[in-house]
Amino acid sequence: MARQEEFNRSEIISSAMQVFWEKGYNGTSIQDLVDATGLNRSSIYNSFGSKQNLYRISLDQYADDSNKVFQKALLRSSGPLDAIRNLLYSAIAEIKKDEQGRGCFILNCKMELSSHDEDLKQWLLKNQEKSITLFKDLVAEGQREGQISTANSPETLAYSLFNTFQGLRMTGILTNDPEILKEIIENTIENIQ
Amino acid sequence: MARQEEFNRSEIISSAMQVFWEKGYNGTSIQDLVDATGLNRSSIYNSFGSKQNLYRISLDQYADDSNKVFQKALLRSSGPLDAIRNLLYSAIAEIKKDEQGRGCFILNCKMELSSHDEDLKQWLLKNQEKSITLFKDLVAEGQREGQISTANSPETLAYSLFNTFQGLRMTGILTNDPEILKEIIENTIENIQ
DNA sequence: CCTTTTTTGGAATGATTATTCCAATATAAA
DNA sequence: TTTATATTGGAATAATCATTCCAAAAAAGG
Repeated sequence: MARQEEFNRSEIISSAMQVFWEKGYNGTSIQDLVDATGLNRSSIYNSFGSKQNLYRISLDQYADDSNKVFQKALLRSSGPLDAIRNLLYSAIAEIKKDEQGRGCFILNCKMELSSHDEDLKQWLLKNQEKSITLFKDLVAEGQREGQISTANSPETLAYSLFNTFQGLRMTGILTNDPEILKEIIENTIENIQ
Repeated sequence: MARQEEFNRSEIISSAMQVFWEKGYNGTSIQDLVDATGLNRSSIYNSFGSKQNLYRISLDQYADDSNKVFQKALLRSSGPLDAIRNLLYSAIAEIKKDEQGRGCFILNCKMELSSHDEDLKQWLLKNQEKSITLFKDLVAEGQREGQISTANSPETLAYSLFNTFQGLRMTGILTNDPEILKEIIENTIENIQ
């Protein structure tokens, strides 16, 4: 039968993701992807179809990686309020790792492409809804347990938390001082109690 | 003496700004700028030097326009707390106007170019510092007047407000429902009182 | 009107863009 | 080892990229 792919697919996607993340979709050329992955031009097209498709696959992998980070944050939490705190703190950890100041790949995609690519827009909307639902469920549980104030609806607080989270990823691009970011988070946590 | 420019300079910059804002720096070609401005290729280079320079000039004009919006918001305010509310609400107004979902040009610039262009990074830092200082001064005055809680320092609250503001511009790209955005703002205002 | 200076129009530049093609190579099963 | 299929390398494609060049046109002051 046929010859097998010689490369590790997820490693290649990871390399491509780094480039797209750093340079954006329009700032990335196929040559950049050839250089970063070590793959031949033909192999990229043969295995991934197009630049657009490889971008989309890279975005999926980034989202998967992010979800793993969030899941870990949830696992080490002692309750819903602590879970919300840990989720926000996981953003600081990501910002610390991001020495170049590339920001969040998903937010970068939102800014660059959501108004031009309807499929990506729908993907981003679904991704956003998942995050908000996660916050909403945590808030609702925290309210039931009496940890979180019931002055506002779970939905309102969920949107506020989501808004703060996105803000952190933006603020973290030029403000890498973790102390300032921590104060923003602690202030947010105080406000929902 | 010499012949004069035939076009209205700020109108041309405005047209260029719209294109850069919509498509980003890397997504915009000189041909796009020729089409949008109606200027000849030579005239663009003759009058603005380079694509990079025209982008920077467009960004300056966007910042000026934004500052005018903020100044208007401040002028119609009855005090520091109301001023903060009006500043945040001015974001909703901008989001409403932005039917295409292009977001904020300055934030787009931050995501696309701050890690690649040191000059732009410094420009963005200065712009950010101005915003934070504005919030800080308003908070400090609000605390003096007793409108704003002194549980947190003016700096912490300023960063939190700035963070919320940036978050709103991000959230507003896919969430154009003003009611949700209003709730985020009202929640923020409650929290600093 | 003539001179000086600048802006124009439009073609030309050479580099880079995404994508395709094809022959050569590699591999797994028969 | 032969056969069948897939992956490669590298050149070729045609379009588009940012920028430059130059001659023609325009305008303001003398």
